[in-house]
Amino acid sequence: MRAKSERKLAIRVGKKLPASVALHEQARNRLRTLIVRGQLPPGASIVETELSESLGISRTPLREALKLLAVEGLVELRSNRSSQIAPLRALEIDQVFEVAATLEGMAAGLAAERASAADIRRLRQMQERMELHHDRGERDEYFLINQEVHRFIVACAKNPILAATHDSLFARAERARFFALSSRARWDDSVSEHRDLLQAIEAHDGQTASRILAQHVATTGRAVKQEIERGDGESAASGKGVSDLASKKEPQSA
Amino acid sequence: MRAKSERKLAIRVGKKLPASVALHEQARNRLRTLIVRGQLPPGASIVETELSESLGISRTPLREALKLLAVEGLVELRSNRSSQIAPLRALEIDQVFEVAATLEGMAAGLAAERASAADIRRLRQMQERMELHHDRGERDEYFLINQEVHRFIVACAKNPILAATHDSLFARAERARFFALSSRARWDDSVSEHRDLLQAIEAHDGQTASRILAQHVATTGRAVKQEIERGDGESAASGKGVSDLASKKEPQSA
DNA sequence: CAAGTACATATTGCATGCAGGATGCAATAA
DNA sequence: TTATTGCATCCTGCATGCAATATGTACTTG
Repeated sequence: MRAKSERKLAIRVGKKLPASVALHEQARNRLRTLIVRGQLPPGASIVETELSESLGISRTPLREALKLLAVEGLVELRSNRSSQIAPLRALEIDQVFEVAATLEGMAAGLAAERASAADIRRLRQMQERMELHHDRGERDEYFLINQEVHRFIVACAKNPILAATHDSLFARAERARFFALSSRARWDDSVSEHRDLLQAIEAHDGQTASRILAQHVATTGRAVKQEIERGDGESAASGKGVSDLASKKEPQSA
Repeated sequence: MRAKSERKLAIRVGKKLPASVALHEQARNRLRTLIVRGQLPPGASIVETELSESLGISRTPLREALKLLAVEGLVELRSNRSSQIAPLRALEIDQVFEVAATLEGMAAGLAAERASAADIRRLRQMQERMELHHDRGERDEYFLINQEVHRFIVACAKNPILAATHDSLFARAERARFFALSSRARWDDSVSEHRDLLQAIEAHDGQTASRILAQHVATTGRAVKQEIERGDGESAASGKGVSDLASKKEPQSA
């Protein structure tokens, strides 16, 4: 009984108690990262037995994860055939950013109305960090915080359903951005747009905030699309299997 | 061998070759309908073994379907516990319609720009049918065509990703609408709003179309929310199982 | 020589079995 | 009587095995 109470204590002390995340959930998150970062390349075919083995799980939870990733548009299922990592199609990217621009525009508008003082403080901090990394030319760090900022603005709209909807699109958008190395000029503009956005939110000017962010995302989308269209043939690793990744899976940190 | 070629022939002759839709897909669609129409009541707990039996399939495809329905917000999964039909929460309904209003507003704006002449003809036909059913007081028929219209306008925006995003929300919105019997006054207004919308789209006036539809959806949302809040305790069949449905499942038409 | 066909293989889709975790109840102690 | 502990049951999560389907290849036939 001592052991039991100790366990309880540990639970209450523990941060949030991960309580052993389900395998299909782990697989989903892991695959999402791999796909977004291009380690599972667009167009690669997915053989369930291979992939499940390399992930160290059975096909059942993997299949559940794949179905969910298909909803996010990162995987394409073909009934009775191998599914594949979703190819990067310029047209689709266009469409994703078109919707994302609207959703983020909406979010910015609501955020300007609903963000708490603490929210705005945090946004300001993030903006400062972004500018810092921009000045130092640290692209990767900038990229990460930038992502956080977009997500956080959506969170400030205080509409979980909007957040969920946005999230689902965001992965696809991020993947596209990952494949498109944007120009320095676009980067500079981007930072400045974020500055204007923050100002509008601080002023609780929903209309302006909405317009700025929608524009910002649309512009980013156009830049990304152009980059993708340029190197389309190159990155479209059609037919390529997924097995090369498998070897990399062994030294897992978990 | 004769048998084989005969089978092939049958397939090629068939309309679109359903080619035996996957069970998890069938289950998903069937459950969605049942949930939206309230035959699987909000809050009802889902026991996989029971439900799979009553659907005549095994737990594996059912689980896949449930995970997908959870993404649509129609089912809530609780790890290691029975999942349940998502309860109808007034707050969530509010949020759903808030997002749907924005998305449909966007769609209407794009539709005004991108709809073909044939699209507009079809819209006009649908509008006429809606008005007919409205005049005759045929609620169910009106309800159905109304759904079609909303979907079709979104389709006219020619952005499949927008359509998919909208679809995912739409099921939830429809479920809420199903539980809320709106007033005659709201119905009248609704028809008139649709008329204005059609006019704006015919005039290729995106801004106006967008504004009208966003407003329309938002207003509908408010009406629905009020209705739900009124009868909240009543329809919230908490804890109720799902087995009562099971008996109804036997005489399936397939 | 071309085209269609039958077979072999590879891969998905589904069913089933088993183990782990959660819940509810009963029994015991305060 | 009430709170706590231990137990039994239920249900989920995962692994595995089997059947069905699609693809690729060799072969036959006109």
